[in-house]
Amino acid sequence: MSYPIETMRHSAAHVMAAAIQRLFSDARFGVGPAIENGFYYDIDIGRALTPEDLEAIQDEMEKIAKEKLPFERQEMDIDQAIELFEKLKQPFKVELLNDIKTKGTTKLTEEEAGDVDPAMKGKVSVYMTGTFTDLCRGPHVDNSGEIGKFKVNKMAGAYWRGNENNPQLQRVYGLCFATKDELAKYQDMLAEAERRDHRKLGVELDLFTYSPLVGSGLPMFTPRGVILRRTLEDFVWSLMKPYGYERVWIPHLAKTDLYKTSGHLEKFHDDLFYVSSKKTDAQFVLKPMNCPHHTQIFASKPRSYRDLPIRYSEVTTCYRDENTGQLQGLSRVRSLTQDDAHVFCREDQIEKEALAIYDIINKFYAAFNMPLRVRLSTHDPAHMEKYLGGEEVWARSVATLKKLMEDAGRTVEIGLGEAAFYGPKLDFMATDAIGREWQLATLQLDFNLPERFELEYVDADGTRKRPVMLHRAILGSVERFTAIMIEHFAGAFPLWLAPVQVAVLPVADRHAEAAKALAADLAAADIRTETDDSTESVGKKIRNAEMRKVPCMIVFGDKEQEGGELTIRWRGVKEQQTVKLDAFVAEIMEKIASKG
RNA sequence: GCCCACGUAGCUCAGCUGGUUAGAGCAACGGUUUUGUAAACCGUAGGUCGUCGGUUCAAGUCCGACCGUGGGCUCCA
Repeated sequence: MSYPIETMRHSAAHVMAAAIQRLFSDARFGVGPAIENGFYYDIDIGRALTPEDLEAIQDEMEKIAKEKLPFERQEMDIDQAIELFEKLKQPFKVELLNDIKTKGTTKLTEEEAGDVDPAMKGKVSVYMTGTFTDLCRGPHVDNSGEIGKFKVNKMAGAYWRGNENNPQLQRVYGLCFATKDELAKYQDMLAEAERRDHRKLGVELDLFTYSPLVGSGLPMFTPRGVILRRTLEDFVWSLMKPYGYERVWIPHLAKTDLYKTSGHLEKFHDDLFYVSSKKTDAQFVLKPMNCPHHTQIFASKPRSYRDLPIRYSEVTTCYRDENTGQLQGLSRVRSLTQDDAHVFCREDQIEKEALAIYDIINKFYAAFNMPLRVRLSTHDPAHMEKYLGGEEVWARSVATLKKLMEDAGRTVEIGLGEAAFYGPKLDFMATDAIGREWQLATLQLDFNLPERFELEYVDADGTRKRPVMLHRAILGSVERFTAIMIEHFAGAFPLWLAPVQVAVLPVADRHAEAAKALAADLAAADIRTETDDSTESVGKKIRNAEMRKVPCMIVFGDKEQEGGELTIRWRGVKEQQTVKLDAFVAEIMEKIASKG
C-alpha cells in the first residue's frame, strides 16, 4: 500500500514523538507536522537535547518502525479529550483543545480557519501508536513500518505557536522520503550545497570578508569580489540602457520626515538605523530603501505627460537593522545593495514598461541558465477595503500583468489576495544548478507612494494627474545574488564573470619577463590576467590556478618564447590547445561577449 | 532579540577526565632547485587558545558576561 508522502511524513512525526516518549517519559509535546522533505516535532523535556539524544531518537524510531505498531484512530467529545490529555500531562495539547472548543480551530489567524469538517463538530480525533497517544486530525499510514526512510537530522529552538512571548520548545527535525534512494539523493544535495557554501568559497576565493570591528552583517568586498559585483551590475545596466533608464544618485541618509511621509517609519521603525545630529534637532535614518528619495527627484520640478515615463535607476546600498540572530553570510545582511529602479509613468504606459522589465529579467537569467517561475500576487476583489485605489485600476493592472506573461508564453501562478496594499506584483523565482529555487527579481506596481508624496504631472488636457510608480529589481540584493552565483557555479565562474580570467604560468625564471609582456598584452585587450612568477614547479602553478578556479591557463616556456604559439589549458580540461596569440585573444573575447 | 551549538597560527584541524616551554599540514618568509600540465627539497617565523572577569596551588580545558560564527524561531491538532 502506498500513501501520499505528506501522510508518511506526518506519521513519521508521530513515530518520532512515540520514540521520544519512550526515551523521556515526561516529555511534553507541541505540534508535529509534515514539512518539505520531512517532518518535525516540537517538544519540551526540561533540558536541552544533545546530538547523542538525536541518535538515540533515530535508533528508537527504527525499532518502532520494525514493530509495525498500528495507528489507531478514535473519535471523542472535546471535553473527553481535554480530560484525557490532562491525565497524560500534555498541557500544550490541552491548550489546542481549548482553542478548538472555543474557536472551532487551532489556526492562529482567521484567514486560515474554515476547513472544519462539519461531521466532526464538537468532536476530535485521537491517534494511538503503541503507548503514544496524540491529538491529530490524521490521516495516517496503517502502521509504523510504513513511514518510508527517515533520518532525524537537526534540532533548534522554536517558540510555541511561533510567538516569542510563549515558552520556547525544542524542535526536532527529520528527513523523510518514500525510498532509500530519494532520501540519499536529498542528503547528497545537502552535502553538495554545503560543499558550495558561499561563506566557505568566499574565503577560499578571496571575494569578501568581515570584521568584528566593523560589525556583524556588514560584509566588505575584496578586489576580486568587486570585479564579480561590478560585472553583474554592468551586465544589468547593458540590458536596461536601451530601454531609456537613467542613473540617479542619492545620499544614504535622510530625515525621518521622509519616511513619515512614505509610511515606512511606522511600518519598519524597529528595523531602521537611527542617526542623530549634534548640530540640529533633526533626526535622521540610514535609508532602508530608495523609493522615497527617488520620488523627491521626480517631484523636483513640474512634469508633463510628454516627459513620462521617467526611469530612475541606481545601484545603491541600504541599511536595515536586522535581528542579529537572523544574519546569514551574504544572504541576510545589514547593509544590502539594491539594483533598484523606479519608473514613473501614466497608467496607459504600464504595459510597455512592464514588458521592458520582463525582457531585462528574462535576458539576464537566461545568461545564467537559471529557469524562471513567475508568481503574480493580486488583489482580492471581495475585500477591496484592504487596498489603495479603485477596483477598476487594480483589475486593469492585474489583467495587464497577466496578459504580459501569457503573451510571453509563461504560465503564471496567481496568488489571490497576496498583493501588497499598494499594488500588484510579479515575483520571479530562479532555479540554481542544484535545483534550489530563489526568489530574486521582482516587479511591483505602486499606487501608494505617488499618493503619499502627491506626485503629479500635467496631462494633455491641462489637468494634474497622478503617475503610477513601478518598482523593480533584477538581481534583488547584489550581496545575496553574489552568494547565489557563488553557489550556482560552485565558485567556478564562467569566463565573463571570473575575477581572474587568464593565468600566465612561466615554466622557469628565464620566461618570466616574456610571460609578463604577454600578460600585459592580454590586459590591454581588457582580459583580466595574472602572472604566476613564483619559483614553483609548473605542476604546482597549475594546481594553484585550478584551486583558485581560474578558467584559462597559459603555460609559457621555451617553446612559446621562441615559436609564436601559445599553449592553453582550460580549467578542468587535461588536453591542451595550441593557438596563435591573435586567435586566442579573439576566442577569449568571443567567449566573454557571449557570456560563455 | 530568543534557544541550542561552536570559537586553538592566514586556512584546515590535534590537544585524554584542569597538571611541565600549546602541536601538525597547507599558506607566508629565507635558502637550494630552473622546473612542461593538479603539490620539488631544507629551514625560519607565526598563537596573551575570541575578549573580559571568576573558581582553583594550577585553566586552552570548569563557571559567568560580552563579541563573533552557525542551525532554527514561517510550515500548525
